[in-house]
Amino acid sequence: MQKYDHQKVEKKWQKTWDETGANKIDKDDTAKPKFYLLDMYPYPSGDGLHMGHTEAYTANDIFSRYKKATGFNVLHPTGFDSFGLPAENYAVKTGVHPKETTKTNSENFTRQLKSLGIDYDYDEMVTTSEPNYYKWTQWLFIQFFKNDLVYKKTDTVNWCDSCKTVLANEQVEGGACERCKKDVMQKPIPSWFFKITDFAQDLIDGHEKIDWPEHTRKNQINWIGKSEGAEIEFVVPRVVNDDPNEARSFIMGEKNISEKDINAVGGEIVEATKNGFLCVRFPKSSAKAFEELIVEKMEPGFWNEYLTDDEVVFIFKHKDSSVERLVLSEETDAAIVELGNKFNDDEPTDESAWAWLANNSWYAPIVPKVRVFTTRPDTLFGATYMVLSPEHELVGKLSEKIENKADVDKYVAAAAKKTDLERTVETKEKTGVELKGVKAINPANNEEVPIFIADYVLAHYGTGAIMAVPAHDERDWDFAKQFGIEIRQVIAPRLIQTTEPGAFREGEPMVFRNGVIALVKHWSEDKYIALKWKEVEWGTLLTGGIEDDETPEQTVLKEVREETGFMNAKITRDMGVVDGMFYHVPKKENRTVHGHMFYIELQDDAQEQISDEEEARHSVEWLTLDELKSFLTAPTHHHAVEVFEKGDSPYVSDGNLVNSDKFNDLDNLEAKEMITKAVGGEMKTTYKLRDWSISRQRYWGAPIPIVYDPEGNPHVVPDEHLPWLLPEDVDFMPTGEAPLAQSKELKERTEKIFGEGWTPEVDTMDTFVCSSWYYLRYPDPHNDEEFCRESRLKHWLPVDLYVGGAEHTYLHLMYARFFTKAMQKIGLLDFDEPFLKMRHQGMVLDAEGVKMSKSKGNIVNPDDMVERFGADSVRMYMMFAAPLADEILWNENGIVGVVRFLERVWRLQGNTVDEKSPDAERSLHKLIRKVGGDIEELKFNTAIAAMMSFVNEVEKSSITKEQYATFVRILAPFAPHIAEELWEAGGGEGSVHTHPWPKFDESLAKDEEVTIAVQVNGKVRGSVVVANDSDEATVLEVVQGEDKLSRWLEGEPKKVIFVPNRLINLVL
RNA sequence: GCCGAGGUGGCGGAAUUGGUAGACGCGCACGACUCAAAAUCGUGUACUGAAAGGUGUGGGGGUUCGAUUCCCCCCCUCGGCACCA
Repeated sequence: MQKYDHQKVEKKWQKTWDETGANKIDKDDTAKPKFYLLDMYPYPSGDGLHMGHTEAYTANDIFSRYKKATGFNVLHPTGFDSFGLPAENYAVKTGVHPKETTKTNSENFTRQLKSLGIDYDYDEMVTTSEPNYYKWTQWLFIQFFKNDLVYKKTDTVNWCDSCKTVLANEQVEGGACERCKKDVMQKPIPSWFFKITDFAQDLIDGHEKIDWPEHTRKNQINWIGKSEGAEIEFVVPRVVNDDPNEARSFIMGEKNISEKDINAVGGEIVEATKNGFLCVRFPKSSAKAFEELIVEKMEPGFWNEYLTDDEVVFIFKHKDSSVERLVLSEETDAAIVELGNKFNDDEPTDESAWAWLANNSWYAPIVPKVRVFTTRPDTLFGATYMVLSPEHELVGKLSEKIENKADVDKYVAAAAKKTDLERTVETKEKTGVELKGVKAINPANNEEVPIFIADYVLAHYGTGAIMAVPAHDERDWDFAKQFGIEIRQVIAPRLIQTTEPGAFREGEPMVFRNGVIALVKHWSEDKYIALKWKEVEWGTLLTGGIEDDETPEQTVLKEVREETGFMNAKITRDMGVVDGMFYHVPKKENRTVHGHMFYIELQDDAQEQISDEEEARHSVEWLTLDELKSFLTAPTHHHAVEVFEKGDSPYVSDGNLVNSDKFNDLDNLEAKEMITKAVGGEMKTTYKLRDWSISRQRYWGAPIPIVYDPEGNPHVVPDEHLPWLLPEDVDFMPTGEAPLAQSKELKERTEKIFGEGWTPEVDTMDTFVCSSWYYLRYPDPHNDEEFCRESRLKHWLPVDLYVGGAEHTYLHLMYARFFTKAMQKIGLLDFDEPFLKMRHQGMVLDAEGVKMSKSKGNIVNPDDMVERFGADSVRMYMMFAAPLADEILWNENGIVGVVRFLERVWRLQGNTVDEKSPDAERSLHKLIRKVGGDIEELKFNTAIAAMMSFVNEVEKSSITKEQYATFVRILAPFAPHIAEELWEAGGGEGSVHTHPWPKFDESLAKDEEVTIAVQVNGKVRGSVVVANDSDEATVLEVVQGEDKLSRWLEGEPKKVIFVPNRLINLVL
């Protein structure tokens, strides 16, 4: 017998497989069940295949070979994701055209893949940079265009100045470019977008019907970032101009109505502008007088009544002012329509009323408003300011009114220049500028609140504007502290006492009270007043009920004096309100107390005698904070101590509403919708996901099939001109301008086809567009008529199993799902999830667990490994070292284990016997079962361990030639070359890879005897060997007859637990 | 901070409806073969203890006849996201 020479064996069979077309697939063979197994196709880089590819492709190769052996027609294809920056950058450096680089590298990859024995049909590969592929990428773009799924807009987009191109949101990692790791800037650039946000909900919901790793699923859902809340409008009354009199006279001068007149009926001018607005506010009580004034002094005009509880706001608009219909609250809108229709001869509809107002009236209503998005409409009463993102359109529109325009402009400019990294990651310190001279009206309480711009508010999320509630939001809190803005608590934590005495009693009468809770500090020591109650086992802080005519401050000072006699107390800190629900034992009733918490410092020891009544209720003790914690009974009192220790901080959880007018005492969750409705807002769902910008100002990508007419309107390139070829007369040097703009050929081509003055789109598509649909091309990669013929599409798709790295969670995997959903919507597909089952392979790290990289010089080259150890050994070690999803530490000391194993398998062929041993036969059947089951679950490591055990065993006993041949068939998916060689040497027919997976016989796989663990009181004390499937009585008898166990078995067992073929547990 | 995955010998890892923890491999030790070495083969290898035994799956509690596995609290590591209102 020859020594095993992996190089010779592997070369021999790779050549044979190539020549015989061993991996050819008949895609129209529908007799067998189909299985579509997908690898993430590689980018053909100059570095060649890396170990991560090797692992994933090997895993799928094993799976593919196994599936074929069990009767499936398996589509297991590959190709090249060949458009992209590295080839272009290489071209910039060397002048070698990316086409050339791609060709060379692809050939190298193909050679490497073959050297690993991967079973692709190499004639059916897909290369995205070839016109016959990108023709269909362009065609799909056009279908999206025609179906309103793509649009162009100029927007601030992520710009990588190093790569000289736009990046999608998903291509930015922590504010840096995903490719080159340089900081990303925000820049306004015209760009084409795919409407991926239309599918945000579908992309979340779709996860319910696919089998994907949990973390990938969660990460995608988190990235989409759904949040439910409300949009609420804040009125921004325009304020008086620089020269208020001029403005006022403009509107009122000829109308014989003066500010004096207005003032006479108790009104005041809120706003009057040069461009035709007048806003007057007056108390409701004088509404009649005001109306008379208008009727008397003014010609017929129209106005908007902006109603609040106690006042009316009239807003007029001059007839010469251009007016737009504004989005108003339902009631206001209805009021205007009613008004409009009084003078409108047309059929009275909303639209006609508005139209009439706009066209005919001297005065029409208008109310400038800002919409904010919030998830906490329940806290609206606590909104003490609002913030616009620096990019918010209102900043420009208000600019005339802004008094500190220079500061504001400066801040806006600085924010625009900052990279995302600077704006977010580097510092969380809040910056901002108030828009002086303008105010917004909080619609809940009609209070004026200041407006700020600050870059902690993002232009792209929600409406780009927020209402800020510092008491209940950490960011707003920080900002308010910094700018000295009022922090108003509107949610009180709701604490229910559950411990006796005083545990809240369901069903007992409930009484509401306002009270104070005071933490009172000793005048010189670090101790605090604690009250020990005499009538009931209570330990409390100083408390008391607030009388109707008192403020909490008055109450608390009064209580200190009454209950303790201390005369000089000073309120040092107002710690807000907490709601406590408990049972008041002495009063025999449930109470909900709004406890206003104070921290009080005694100034000295001056003390007077307290009343006998107080004396009888409780005694006063001085405790440290720590002692208080075990002393206090009520959760609200613990809370007070906690708040004191923690210092000032926002309360962001749920509770009861306070300081919220008629909504007080409501559960905040219930109040969300009520408050939203009350102020005319609407419940709204928002997503973090943004539309996908696909324009790239680079050369090596699929040209966007768009041309512009002389007026600059975009038109799609008609199908007959596809593929819309990438021009070749282009200098690669990146300038920030698209390289295609230099192409004479492209320009001429466009004018020739479409006419003079027509110009081509010069941006290319993001390469992720190409990879978003490549799996749809594999069933029919050479088709020039369709992206894939329908019969094959229907037969093969969707993909049954997809294996690849986890790094594409937000990019490729999300985009591909979007493409599938979009194509289904258009009617090109009849399914909406491309990858039914998805698994990741782990990373391959060096022996020390460090990520491989060129700069560290620790890259392991698959070619070297294959040459030294053989493809079969490399494959097996990758699969054996760790579970597929885990990291592999590439340790050359470890690979010798599988090398030895294969050598032992090799030697075993010469040591077969003629007589079949029943033990070996049983082991073989168990092995068939085990390995098949493990492959189905992608547990290759344990499958290999089982094969090793089997070989260990039969080396000691014996194996027949026939059994050996069966074993070779089991080994074949893992080590295809050596298996083929051994199969041939054993006289096997044809290729081992064409033979079906061996069948196992359950009865032959069954052990005759089993070892049963013997436990006494749950501890293992020994084991016995009994016949398979013995019953409890039999096993018990054997156990009791076992000398070694007798020392543990004194007395009759009280209980026996018996698990057939597993264990027996005797409880004594 | 949030989301996710983990924590088992010297190392990679195995063990799931809760049922003998450490399969398989690496390494290591000893032995066989050899003049010697390599290769190969054999035996052993969680800790502790002379032994009987005891302890042991990040730490602490709980459920159970029995917990690596289920429940509660905490610690640590890795991956991802992060001013998302």
